[in-house]
Amino acid sequence: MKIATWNVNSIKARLPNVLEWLKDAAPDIALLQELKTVEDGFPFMEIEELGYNCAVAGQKSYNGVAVLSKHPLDVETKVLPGDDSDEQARYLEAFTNGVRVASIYLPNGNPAPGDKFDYKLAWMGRLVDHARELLALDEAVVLGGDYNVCPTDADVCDPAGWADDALCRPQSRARFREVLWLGYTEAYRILHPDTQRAWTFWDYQGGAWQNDNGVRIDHLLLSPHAADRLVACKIDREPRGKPRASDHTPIWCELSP
DNA sequence: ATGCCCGGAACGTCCGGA
Repeated sequence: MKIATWNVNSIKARLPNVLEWLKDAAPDIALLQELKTVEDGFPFMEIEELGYNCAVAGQKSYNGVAVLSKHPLDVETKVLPGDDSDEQARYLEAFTNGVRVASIYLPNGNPAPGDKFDYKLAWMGRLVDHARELLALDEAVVLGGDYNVCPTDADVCDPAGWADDALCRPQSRARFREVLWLGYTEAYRILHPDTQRAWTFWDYQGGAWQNDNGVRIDHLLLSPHAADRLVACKIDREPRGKPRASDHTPIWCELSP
């Protein structure tokens, strides 16, 4: 079973790229972020024609996440618990093919310090609490998405230049590690501990893609039952090099049956 | 150099992204 995550940076602008990728990569489950549309604007028909069931948490202009699955799909929740006043569409949790999955679009948090950074850290605190509750279910869980966190300096092209960025701040990294310490495994690093320059995001600006100046911020976090089944994890650079590309590229993991 | 590039909303440029 192949589970992929991709921040598409607008599902409408990216639809041809997404359809091509779904055909080529053929993930069983795809977690999408930054749809930038309400649910009514989501291209259900085109994606369902490729054999996917779709669950969407939308929002006008910003955020928005989805779970696609070739298997029957049950939505568990479209909000991250812990703050009833939070109206940003950044979390969708579903159950499909025996796995609980969440599509996560964690707040960017810049500029830091500031209100947005406070919101990021609070959101991460809620994620830690919820991730802990999910472990108690004793299920295979995959929490995947755009975490907007570079876990270590090995995940940044220019650690000194990014040191004060919300993606690299010690508080962001500490809360990311809190999830790991609960018992989750980060799929890419556990299989590729020494691989360098394994980016998932390259800025549109400054020739970042051409110069391979990126960061690794899209992650798949696995509960113990899921981690026991992990056989592969790969960053697929191909979509980033295509015309009208998202600034992120997909990453996927393979779980044994 | 919070700009360089994008997408959305909207029709002016500004906001948000990371």
